[in-house]
Amino acid sequence: MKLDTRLSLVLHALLHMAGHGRTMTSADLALCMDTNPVVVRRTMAGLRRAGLVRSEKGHGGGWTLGRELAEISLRDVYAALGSPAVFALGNHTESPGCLIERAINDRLDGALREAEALLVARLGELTLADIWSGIADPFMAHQQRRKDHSHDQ
Amino acid sequence: MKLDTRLSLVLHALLHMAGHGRTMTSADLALCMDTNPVVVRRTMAGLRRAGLVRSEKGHGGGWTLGRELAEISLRDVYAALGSPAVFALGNHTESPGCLIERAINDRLDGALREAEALLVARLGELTLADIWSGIADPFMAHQQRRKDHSHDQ
DNA sequence: CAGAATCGTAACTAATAAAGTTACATGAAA
DNA sequence: TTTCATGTAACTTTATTAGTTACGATTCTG
Repeated sequence: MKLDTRLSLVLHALLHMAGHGRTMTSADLALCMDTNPVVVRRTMAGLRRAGLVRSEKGHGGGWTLGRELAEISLRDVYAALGSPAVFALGNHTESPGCLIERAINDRLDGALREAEALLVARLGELTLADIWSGIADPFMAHQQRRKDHSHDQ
Repeated sequence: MKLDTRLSLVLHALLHMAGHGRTMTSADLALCMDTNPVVVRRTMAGLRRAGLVRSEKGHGGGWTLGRELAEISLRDVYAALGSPAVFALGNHTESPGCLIERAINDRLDGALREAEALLVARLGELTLADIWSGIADPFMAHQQRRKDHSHDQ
């Protein structure tokens, strides 16, 4: 089944924005993420509505972070996307008349809800700053060199 | 995203088989489950290979349980289906060169693996007998009446 | 003010996988 | 030998994200 990769996509965007340090356009981000600027804008729309990022139109416009990395949990980002369905597994009939099917739905739903609760809790424990701090030193050095160079110009 | 309802479907089939007590054809099951006999056969194929059910061709053939309800956990059934993907959420790029994306994948994968492990563990704790015993008394009585009536004939 | 850069969004296409359907070969019983 | 079943291939349908095209609205620059 085809996966929903929007959470992965916007997390990638947010951390590239943090690494870049300045406004990035949808086209910049699309290049980093090997996708299309419209996909970036469409997917980031929820984050803008939630205040996690800001966007500016017009010449010199683009995307900036709306909060510190440490103040954005993965759960915040997931919620800003509209809390999309976590599971690919589901019930064959959602409100069945059959008592057998209802009993099955109840049990499966129970197990799925537990797993979803654990997942969302874990996402709530992780901030963008946690991920950022885990990124390997070589990359940090690379980013730093890029910043230094751009400041020279 | 469209859901994979095969687990729900075959659990429903197994418990109807248990309730019915005798061989049921794919057409019988398809009626119970409001689907197509070919969908039943296709989906049950994995359960046959795993020994959870048996099938007989030809006149008087059909499906029978291969084990006691108490000896079949939901995890067994899930595994017999080929352990289909649990999550609708996934990584945008599975093996990215970008260090940021790798860090994101690592974190997301970790959280998803934990949630999946919990789900599979819960499925392992539940047997078909557990679900069967939870089905409301009115239905049990209904099934019993049907059995008695068919024995009278 | 003209023009370029940029987002916002609608509308369409592509890709994917389960579900549903049709068709037919195989096998078993009456 | 006919009928009733399963087994399976192949095709259609459906739903959803991803990708693309197009264009309007906005904002900076010269």
